[in-house]
Amino acid sequence: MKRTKEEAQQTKEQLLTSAKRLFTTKGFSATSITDIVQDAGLTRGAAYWHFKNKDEIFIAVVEQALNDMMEEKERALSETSFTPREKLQAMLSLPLRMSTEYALVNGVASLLPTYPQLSELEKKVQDRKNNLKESIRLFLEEGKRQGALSFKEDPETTTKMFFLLFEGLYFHSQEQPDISNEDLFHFLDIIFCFH
Amino acid sequence: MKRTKEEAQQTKEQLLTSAKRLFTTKGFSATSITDIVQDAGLTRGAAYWHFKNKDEIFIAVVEQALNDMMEEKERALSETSFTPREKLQAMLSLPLRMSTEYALVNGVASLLPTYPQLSELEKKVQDRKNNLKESIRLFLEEGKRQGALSFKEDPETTTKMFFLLFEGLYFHSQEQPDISNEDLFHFLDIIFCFH
Amino acid sequence: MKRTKEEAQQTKEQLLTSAKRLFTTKGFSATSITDIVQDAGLTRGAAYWHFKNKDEIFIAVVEQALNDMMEEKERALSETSFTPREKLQAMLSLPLRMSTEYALVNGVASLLPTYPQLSELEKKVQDRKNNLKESIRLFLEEGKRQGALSFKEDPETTTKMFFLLFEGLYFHSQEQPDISNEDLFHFLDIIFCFH
Amino acid sequence: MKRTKEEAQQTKEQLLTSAKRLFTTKGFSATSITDIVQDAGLTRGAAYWHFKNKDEIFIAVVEQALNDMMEEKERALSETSFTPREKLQAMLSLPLRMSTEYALVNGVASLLPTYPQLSELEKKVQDRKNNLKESIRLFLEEGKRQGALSFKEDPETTTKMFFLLFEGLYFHSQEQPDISNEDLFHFLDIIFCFH
DNA sequence: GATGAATGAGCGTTCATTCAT
DNA sequence: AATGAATGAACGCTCATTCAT
Repeated sequence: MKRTKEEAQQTKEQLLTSAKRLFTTKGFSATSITDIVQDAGLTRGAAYWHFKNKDEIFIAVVEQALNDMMEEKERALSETSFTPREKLQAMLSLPLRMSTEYALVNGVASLLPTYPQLSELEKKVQDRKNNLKESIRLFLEEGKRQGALSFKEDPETTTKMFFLLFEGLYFHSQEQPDISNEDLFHFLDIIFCFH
Repeated sequence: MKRTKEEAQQTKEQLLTSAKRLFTTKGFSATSITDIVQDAGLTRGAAYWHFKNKDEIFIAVVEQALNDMMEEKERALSETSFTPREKLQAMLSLPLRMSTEYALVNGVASLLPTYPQLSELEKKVQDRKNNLKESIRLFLEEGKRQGALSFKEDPETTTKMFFLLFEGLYFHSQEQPDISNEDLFHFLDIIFCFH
Repeated sequence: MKRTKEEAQQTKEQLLTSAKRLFTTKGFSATSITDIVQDAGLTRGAAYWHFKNKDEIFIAVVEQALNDMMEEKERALSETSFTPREKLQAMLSLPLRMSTEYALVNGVASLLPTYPQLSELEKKVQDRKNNLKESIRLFLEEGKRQGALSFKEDPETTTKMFFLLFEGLYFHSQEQPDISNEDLFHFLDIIFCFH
Repeated sequence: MKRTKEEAQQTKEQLLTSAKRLFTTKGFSATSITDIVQDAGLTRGAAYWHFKNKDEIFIAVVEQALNDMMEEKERALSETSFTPREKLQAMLSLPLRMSTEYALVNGVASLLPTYPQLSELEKKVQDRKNNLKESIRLFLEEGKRQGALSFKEDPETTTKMFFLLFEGLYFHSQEQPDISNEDLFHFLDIIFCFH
């Protein structure tokens, strides 16, 4: 039995780690509480001490992934030493660097509408997607205004294009994608003109 | 009770229709046989008369979707009255026109490795993806050799880019995507030069 | 489809043959109608044409076995060319010669009381056992009166002993028993004195 | 709800008691988990907490019966105050004293080969039978060498005869057998000569 | 005389959840 | 803070049975 606060925190994190891996690879309803606690070397009771129910575990896992993804995006866009081109490159490589998180969120996003009790989570996932899109749009407009980059279409449309590419990369998140970083960056250069 | 052969066939198709919708919206393991037969207005026994088990229902549903997707692709590429530009446009609009099928196959593809009994189906999904990629590559090479279209990168790389766009479109297949056909086709024109 | 009477009769016998083997080796409730008809190369419908339900198939199979056992016993006891010793020997070798029938009846007899719908069959099995015992008793008394055989105990007790041996042989009916006919007959000679 | 360890142990034993009775009277496949837990006044979940599956319940029940039978045999043969005649008598009365256990093991033994997953249990039943036979043979040889008993046939054959009688008694284990101890013991005296 | 389609009850099992300890 | 025992609902599946054809 774990008694101190740190040990309890550690238990909780073990649960989240196992839950994240299993939810990612097997999906929500194919992953049982027993699967999770066995993977973490704990008992069902421990899970119910730290979380109200299975939904809460899932929500915690997905929210953590969403936050991690958000943070990484912010870091890429606010890195002052980066040129605009490098910033876009950093964005495009996000799904590759955080493949687990992207796999989890995407694998689950399309099924969320069928779980009414997870509707709040669904909204958060949507928010994050919109936030990502908005960040890109702002970045592009700012870049254009400052004369740092140009593109053939208006910012709105180009944002969508970039986002489309972005989502295409999601699919490879489970396995190593069949595309190199160089290829991707070349592609960026076709769409955008960096000055 | 349905007794004649046609009625039996109709029963089977009702099952497949309900199964397709439920597997698409809820996923494999969250969809129960009871869900399917209730949706179809039948009994569990009927499902087990027409299919060996749940796996077989799922396999039948996915294979049908794969075949429909394949057929549509072939039709787009072999339409003789189309220019190369129109052929690529027809390809890009596939995920939008067949959103249900794409949603089903993609929603499920990433979880397939965890169901050993569905490994054959997994292989078929992979085959179909490779077949799609190969079709595009051949089309591009042929187009280049005949001088009908050109592109800045080599065919191999351009194929991957096009495929990436394609996969990006998958994600929107559940809901209406936030992108218009015109936008998409403009994008095509940026990547390729049609003569 | 079988049309003539003989073909129908043949179908019925195929069902009984398969049913007998399966009920013997797997028991009543572990044998399904499907098992039987598949073994016989027929369909469930055929079984329900010839028999009202599963119970009736079982009853038919057991009654046939009971009749065959009874007949063989009568033949052994009424064979005029046999000496009393040979008659007892023929009796003792019955379970060995009709191992299938004995296995079926014994394997099932002990469980019959728990199937209320088979109570009539249970009575028949009991009757047959009592009939066997009574036949032996009569035979022994007759033999004693005619001075053809004698034994150390009274006929009643000796009958029971003989019957006990007899039942002991039942157990081997599935596999070849670990005892030779010579051994058995020696044993008979110890219990009885033949003149 | 039972919570303490002793209460849990009690629950398990209630399950085993009910299972033993039902498996004995109805057989393996005609006894459902629901039958067992209802008889024990519990729920299906409780059964699955204490046992992995139905097979494991059955195995536990039969192994317990086998052990009890073995113990009783050892006790009869190792009782130093018994004369050889009394030891054989004690052996012969085993199936009568432990009728439930014998009914269970015998009722089930003949069907075991058809349950592949119970092959280990089958082996144990066979081992126990062989062990019983071997114990008797050793006992007879020792008795003969020490001059405490003699018999008309060689030890091997006499062992088989005794065992045959023994198995004959099995059949009566469900109902009170139609034979008295005195009759049996007389019979023993006919086969063996005690000094 | 026999088939094929369908039903519905029940089975073995899993699983989210509860709660006394 | 965590465990162990138990519940009850639901799941995938089998099976005896029915019945139109």
